[in-house]
Amino acid sequence: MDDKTMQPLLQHMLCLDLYAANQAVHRVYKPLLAPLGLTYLQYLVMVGLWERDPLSVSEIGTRLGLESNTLTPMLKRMEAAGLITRRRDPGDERRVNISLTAEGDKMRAAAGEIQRCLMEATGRSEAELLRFQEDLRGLIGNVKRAAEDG
Amino acid sequence: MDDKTMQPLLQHMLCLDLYAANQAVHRVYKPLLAPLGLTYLQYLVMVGLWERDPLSVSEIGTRLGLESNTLTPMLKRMEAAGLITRRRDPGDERRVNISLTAEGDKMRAAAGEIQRCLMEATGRSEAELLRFQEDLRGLIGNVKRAAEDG
DNA sequence: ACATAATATATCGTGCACGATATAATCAGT
DNA sequence: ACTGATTATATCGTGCACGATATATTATGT
Repeated sequence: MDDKTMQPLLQHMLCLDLYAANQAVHRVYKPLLAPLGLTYLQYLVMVGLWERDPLSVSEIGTRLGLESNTLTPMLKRMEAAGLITRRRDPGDERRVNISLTAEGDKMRAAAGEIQRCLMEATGRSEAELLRFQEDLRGLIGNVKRAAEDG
Repeated sequence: MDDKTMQPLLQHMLCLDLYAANQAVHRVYKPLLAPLGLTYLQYLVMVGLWERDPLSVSEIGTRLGLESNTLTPMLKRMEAAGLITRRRDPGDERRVNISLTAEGDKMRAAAGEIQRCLMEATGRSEAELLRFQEDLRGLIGNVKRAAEDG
C-alpha cells in the first residue's frame, strides 16, 4: 500500500538518476573528445584497444555490452576516420580483427589527462569512487540476473 | 604516475558501469512495457503525466533532461499511438501542452506492478536503494557542475 | 565426407540523443 | 506602438542502440 509502489513518481525512480548520470558523464567527455574527433563510445573502443590489440568485434562487444548490429557501423566509421583497421582473422574467417592505426595509437597520449578530468569532475576521492563502483556493480549484477530470468 | 591515470583500462572506468547499468535497467523494463506498447523513455513520459497533467514539452524536458529535438518526434509517436494529445497552450501559443488520453490514463493501473518488479530486480531494500540514490545524485550534481564550468 | 548445429559478422528498420538551425510567439525597453 | 532580445517548439543530419534476419565459416556427430 506504499504510494511509491502504487503511483510511481519520477522523483523517486532510480532509473532516471542512472539515465541522468550517463547524460552528465557524456557531457563532460564530449568537449574533451571533440579535439580528437572521437565520440564517447568510440573513445571506449579506443581504450579497449590501447589495452589489447587486436580485438575481434565480439571481444569489443563483450567489453561494452554491444553486438555487431551496433558495432559494425561504428567500427566502419572509425575505420573511415583512420583510427583503426578491420581485417578478417586468417585463423578464423568468421572473425574480424580490429587494430589501431599509427594515428589511433598516438591518441593514447591524450587519455591520461582525459581520465584525470573525469575523476576530478566526480568530486570524489579514488577510494570513494571505488566503493561506489563496487556498489553499482553489485546492483548491475542483480538487475542483469533478473533480466535473464525474466 | 598512477597507471590508472596514465593508461585507462575499461575495467576501472566508472562510466562504463553507469553505461552497463542503464543497459541492464533497460532490458528489465522492455518485456514489462512491451504489452503496453511503450518504450522505456515513453514510459518515463507517462509516469510524469500520471503525476501531473498537462505538462508542456519543456516541462517534460526538464524532468528527463531532454529538449524538443528529442521530445517532439517522440511525443508525435505517442500521439499517433493514442497515448497523449498535443495542443497549443491558449495562454501562450509558443507552448504545446501534453495530456493523457483516456487510454493513456488507464495504463496507470499497470505502473505499480512494474515498479515492484524493478525494485525486486535490484535485490536491494528500499533503504539501501535510497542511500544509493542519494550517493548517485551527489555524484551527478558534481559532474553536471563540472560539465557546465568546462 | 556429410548433414546439421553453432558461431561471427553484417544488414535493415525503428527509436532515441543531440548540435545546429529555423520559426513563431512573447517580453522588455524605449 | 515598435524594435530587439528571449523563449518555446520544430526540423535536420549524424551517430548510437537493438530486435530481427541473412550469410558465411567453423565445429560436431554419425
